[in-house]
Amino acid sequence: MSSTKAASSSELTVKPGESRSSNFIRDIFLEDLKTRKFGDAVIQTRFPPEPNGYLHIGHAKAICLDFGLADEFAGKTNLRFDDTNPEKEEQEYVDAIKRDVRWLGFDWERLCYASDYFDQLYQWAIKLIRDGKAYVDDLTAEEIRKYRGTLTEPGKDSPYRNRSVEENLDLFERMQKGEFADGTRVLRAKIDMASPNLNMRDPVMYRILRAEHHRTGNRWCIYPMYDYAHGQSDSIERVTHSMCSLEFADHQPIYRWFIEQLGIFPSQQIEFDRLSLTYTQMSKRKLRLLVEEGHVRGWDDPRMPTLSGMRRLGYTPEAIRNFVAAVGVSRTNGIVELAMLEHFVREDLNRRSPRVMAVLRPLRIVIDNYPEGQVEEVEAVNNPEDENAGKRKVPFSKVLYIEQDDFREDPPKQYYRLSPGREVRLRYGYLITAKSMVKNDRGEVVEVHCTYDPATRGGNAPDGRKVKSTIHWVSAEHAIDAEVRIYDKLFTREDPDQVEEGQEFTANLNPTSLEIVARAKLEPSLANATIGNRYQFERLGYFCVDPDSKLGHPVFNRTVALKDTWAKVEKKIERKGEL
RNA sequence: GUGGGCAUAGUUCAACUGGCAGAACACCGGAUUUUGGCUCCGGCUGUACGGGAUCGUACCCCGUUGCCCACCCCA
Repeated sequence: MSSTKAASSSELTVKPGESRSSNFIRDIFLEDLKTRKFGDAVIQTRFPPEPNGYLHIGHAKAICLDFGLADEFAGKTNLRFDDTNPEKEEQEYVDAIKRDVRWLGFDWERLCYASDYFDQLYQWAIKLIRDGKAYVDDLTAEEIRKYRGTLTEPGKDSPYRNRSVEENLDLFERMQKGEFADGTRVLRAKIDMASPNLNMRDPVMYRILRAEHHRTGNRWCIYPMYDYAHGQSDSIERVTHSMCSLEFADHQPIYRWFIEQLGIFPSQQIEFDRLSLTYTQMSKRKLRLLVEEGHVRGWDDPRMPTLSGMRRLGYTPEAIRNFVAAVGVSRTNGIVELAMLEHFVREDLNRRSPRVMAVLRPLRIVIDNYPEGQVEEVEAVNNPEDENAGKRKVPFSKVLYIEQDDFREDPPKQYYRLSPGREVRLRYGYLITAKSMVKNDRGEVVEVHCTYDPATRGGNAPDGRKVKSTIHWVSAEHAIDAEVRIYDKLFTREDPDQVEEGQEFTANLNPTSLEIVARAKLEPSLANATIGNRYQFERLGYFCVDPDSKLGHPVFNRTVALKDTWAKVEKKIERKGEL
């Protein structure tokens, strides 16, 4: 597979395992393969989430890299749960993560858990103690912190640093047996308390922690730390290239140190930049807080940047993969514009979504010269992007609904839609002209009376006259009601964490991130819509059927709006008006 | 202040490793259009700064500046 293949229109979608532009990780793979760094071994990677929350769009980048890049080189990828901290981890998250990885379009070679290696890790710890490279420390957490020194001052040796091998062996065994209280002792690697890299100042390898582990139950009361577990887990799985995010770069020396001391398979750590998106919060801790404090309805709330949230919103795995491929990978800390993600969502949805007419905010239209009681079936194209999608019939009658936005009593200059005296086209229907209005007590237009030109059935005038606008509609008597949830950005600021002194990031929550339209009017063909179905509501956006839908009460989510040139023009007009 | 990482259009990435700085998104303009969608065409702005070596540098050398990460018994 060419590493620099350009995107052609027939290959818009990035398959799992395909990538678009060159990147530094691929270069490393190429080089390592060329120099046979790992001998005959194929590329082996792993995606190593901690099961303490749901996967989000940031993880999608890691997944596409771990699985995609390996695929590209005919390599293999394991899904490994980094479950070394039982206090935070749960089976629920394990299940959700597996579901989300599969949904994104990937499958793992092996399903692994760091906890699978607890015995091996324990044996290796004993070896390190025997070799004089690890010791049991009785210092408290507080004391360890003090002894560690600071960024500028070297640390001090713990008074327990030079215990005998025998004593360490004995103490560590007793730690494991549960003879000591939580937090009273740790096992540390004996490296260098003066290292300029704080991670090398005798990192803690094991802590005593009595917590039920979601897999090993109460078998253990000591648990390995990330730094001791991760590299060895990679090595056990013979991972050749272990990709992780940039903040672990400072951990690479420990990663290598353990592997070297143990003399085991030399997995190689490669760091890359995390994905950041404007207007979105990617911190797991803060996402959890949004769920727990009820700012959203759950991890799969369509406003969440989680994969389950995006799935429910209507994003497709293809769109996400294409997006990730387009974003690329580097070692720079940047922030990708949300607009880019939305572009790839629209691009994918445009190709696959059947078009349908739906009116969100209905305005009643009465066609005065249309025969009372008459119903015609007009023919509508299902998807102009896909000839095979075919056509459908849509009922047309005397009383219709159009979008409130599509009528203006007093239209601004560049407004082409319906207004008194103006003729527009009802899509696939007739040309109509607005004649008069009915207003309510508040002076709002509640009904518009029009006339239609019977010669324009289908939307074309025999005399060739043109109209500037085509608007969508539904027949009032045939329309079905639906709840439509209009989602918008969860945060009002590009950087949700940018807050005034004393404020929380929740201060930037968008108060109108969810707007519920209780009784939208849909064309009757939507009666068959089932959960998960996606549509383009013509001129409005892409929508999908939410799992909350009940028989007779369909619920649609707006996945993303269509680009709205008119909205821009209108804004410009307003700005001019202010001047 | 210490160590590490990074710096190329508004944004995210490319640039065959020293040979005319490109793409996508965004933005602006136009064409087309029975979706103010899609598509098509065009435009826009750039190698952080200062030196040096070289016929020639985004790429090499020296220096400066800026940003990110690290001082959990979290991962």
